[in-house]
Amino acid sequence: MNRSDAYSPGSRIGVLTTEPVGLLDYLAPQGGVRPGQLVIVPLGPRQVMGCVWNAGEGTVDAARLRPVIRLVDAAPLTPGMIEFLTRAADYTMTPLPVMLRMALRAPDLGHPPAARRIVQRAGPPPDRMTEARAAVLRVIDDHGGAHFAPAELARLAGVGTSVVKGLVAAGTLVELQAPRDTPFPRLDPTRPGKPLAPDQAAAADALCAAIRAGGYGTTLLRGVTGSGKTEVYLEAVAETLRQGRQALVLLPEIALSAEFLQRVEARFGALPGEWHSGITGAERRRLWHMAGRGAGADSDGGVGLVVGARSALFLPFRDLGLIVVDEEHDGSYKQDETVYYSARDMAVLRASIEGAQVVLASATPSVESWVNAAAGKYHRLDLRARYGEAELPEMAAIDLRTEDMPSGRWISPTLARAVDERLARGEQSLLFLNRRGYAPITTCRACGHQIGCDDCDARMVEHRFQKRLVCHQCGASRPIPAACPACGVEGRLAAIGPGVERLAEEVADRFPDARVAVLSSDLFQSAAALKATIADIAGGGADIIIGTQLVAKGHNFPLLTLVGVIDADLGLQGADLRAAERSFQLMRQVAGRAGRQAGDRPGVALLQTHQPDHPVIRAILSGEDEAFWTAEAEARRAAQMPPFSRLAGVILSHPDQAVVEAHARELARGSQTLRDIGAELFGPAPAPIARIRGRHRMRMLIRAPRQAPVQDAIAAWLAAGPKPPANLRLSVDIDPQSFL
DNA sequence: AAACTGTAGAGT
DNA sequence: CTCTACAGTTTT
Repeated sequence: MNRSDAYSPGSRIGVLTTEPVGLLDYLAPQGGVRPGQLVIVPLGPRQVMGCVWNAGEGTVDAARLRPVIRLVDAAPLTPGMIEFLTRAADYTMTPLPVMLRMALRAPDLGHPPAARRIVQRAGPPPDRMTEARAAVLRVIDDHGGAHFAPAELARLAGVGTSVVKGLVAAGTLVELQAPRDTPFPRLDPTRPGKPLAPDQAAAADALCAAIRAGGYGTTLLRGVTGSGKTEVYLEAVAETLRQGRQALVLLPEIALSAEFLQRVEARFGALPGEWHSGITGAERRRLWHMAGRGAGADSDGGVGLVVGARSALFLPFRDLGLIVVDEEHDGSYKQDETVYYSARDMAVLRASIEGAQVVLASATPSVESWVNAAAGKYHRLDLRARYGEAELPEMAAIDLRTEDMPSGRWISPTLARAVDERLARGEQSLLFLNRRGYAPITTCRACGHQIGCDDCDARMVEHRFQKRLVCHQCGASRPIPAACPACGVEGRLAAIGPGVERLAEEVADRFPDARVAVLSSDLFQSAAALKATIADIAGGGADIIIGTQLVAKGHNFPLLTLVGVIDADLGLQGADLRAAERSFQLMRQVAGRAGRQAGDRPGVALLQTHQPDHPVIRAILSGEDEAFWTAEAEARRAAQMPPFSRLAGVILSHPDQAVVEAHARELARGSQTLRDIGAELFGPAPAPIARIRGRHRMRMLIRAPRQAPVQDAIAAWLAAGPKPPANLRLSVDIDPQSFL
């Protein structure tokens, strides 16, 4: 950006604030200001942060404009970042100020860091050398010429601070203001990577060539578990760093970043920047600032590689050249927070603006990405051979209809025998059950009542470790009652169905000598505790691992040779069109945990099921993935469902059921703008969970042709609709993950 | 979002 | 007349 783009002092500028009011006009400060600069502006009696956006609307009388208070000490948002925020806001129908707020969420952004004073060696030894002065210089030499806080240096040398001051006055040392937010260590992209198998090398070459060529492109990097996807995209990261650009790797499950960070350090000799909810405020702030400084090819470098959760997409990178979305199919990439967005889609959007490459890495891609690759919109690279000597597990179904299963027991005799064999050989077994807690249903044997959440339309799940009933919808919990809340009869409450905690009980009973570990997200206080446990298990600290889907996501357990899926039917039923896809992905990923190690004995995955002939179960067992995706894509096309059409979900909620229903019906009546673009409106109907936290929820679904301007039509439809009653909340979810 | 303004009703 | 609760308005 050149000087002529700057707004001169006192001129009118439009500032996008993070407040709902959004764009407001101010006067440019002394010294002028450039677009993208973050500023503090007055808003009524308050001071708020904003970003210099444009030359101002001009509707407010110039005499009323107030000047910008001061500039924020941070790199201005790049034109690319501004375009990204604007288009992401449009696409997701999120107010622009909310989008900006998301991009600026780093602690203490508005306040300049309390700069540290430091001293370092600057000139020749002083004319008058004393014992104390020599001691100070010796400390600096002993630390390889590092810089110190003056007080720290004096303490280490065993002298008073006046000695340090004297050396500064003599010109031997110089006192500097050191920023608190320091650059990340440079990753060395010239170090050799691991040797690559031929198909890995070919894939890495293709990605590196695309990065060297510059410009946007998306590649679906498909490879079965253990095929070495990570090594391949680390080569792409290396090429990006060699080009002097920044790289971002998104991981769905932050607990698995520990292993990944180690691999980065082994490959590049230093750790990358880390961005997720478990990062401390100071580190967050530092990474946010360094992202804006670039990859560090020049002297004042920032950060070259960031590893993070999906929100890292909104970091203010100065020159982003590569975005890797690992496990691209993962549902957590479209998590319902305040803003609904798909990290995969936003990665593609951001890359297309920045002229960057996207790598979508998965063993089991989403149907959307598979179709995009088949249509030639994405490049596709396949890794077929497994890396090293590891082999795919043998897979088989256990037909529960023919097994002897006493009530209250979930491990079939066949599976139990397989576990016994592993115990005898000193190998690990994993029992997979995608249900947290002890039992999903608590019912009264006297009256048949099932205990539900007071505020939600959901059952309370017993968590016996915590001795509480927990609502998995809103998180509410209460002690397990002795008497039935409906009929008051005591001692007749019974747990129905299994959760991982109950499975652990059965395992303790059936395999009394085995060491058992339960991996469930609610049993860990912190990501660090989970990491520690996983490391312990990987090192052989348990014989039997019981886990929820937490274990499906890429953790390596080298001693694991058996995976038992307790209920392969879970998730197959239900009207959700994505059920088959999700179930297939989960089973595939879990099965892949077995047999990753080099060795002569292949791992085994056993799926307990009541319907061994179900198409999804058969697809998993046969290993014919392409046939599965082809069939799924065809089914979607036949049903005119995404990606062959576009969906948008509208959820309305209100404490009073009659109010939501009335408003939803009113809205539905005026849906002509939707029909004008060829869209259909379904509903309103009670939302899948009709009541959450005491709010009644109604849902409508809009299905539109693929190219139709859905967002505009929805905006027009809502604007023309009746005035929303007080306390009504309305949210629009473009491309919802679950479209029940 | 947060601070401010106006109004109705309750209490003196 | 004062105090308070709350709805509605303004913020550049």
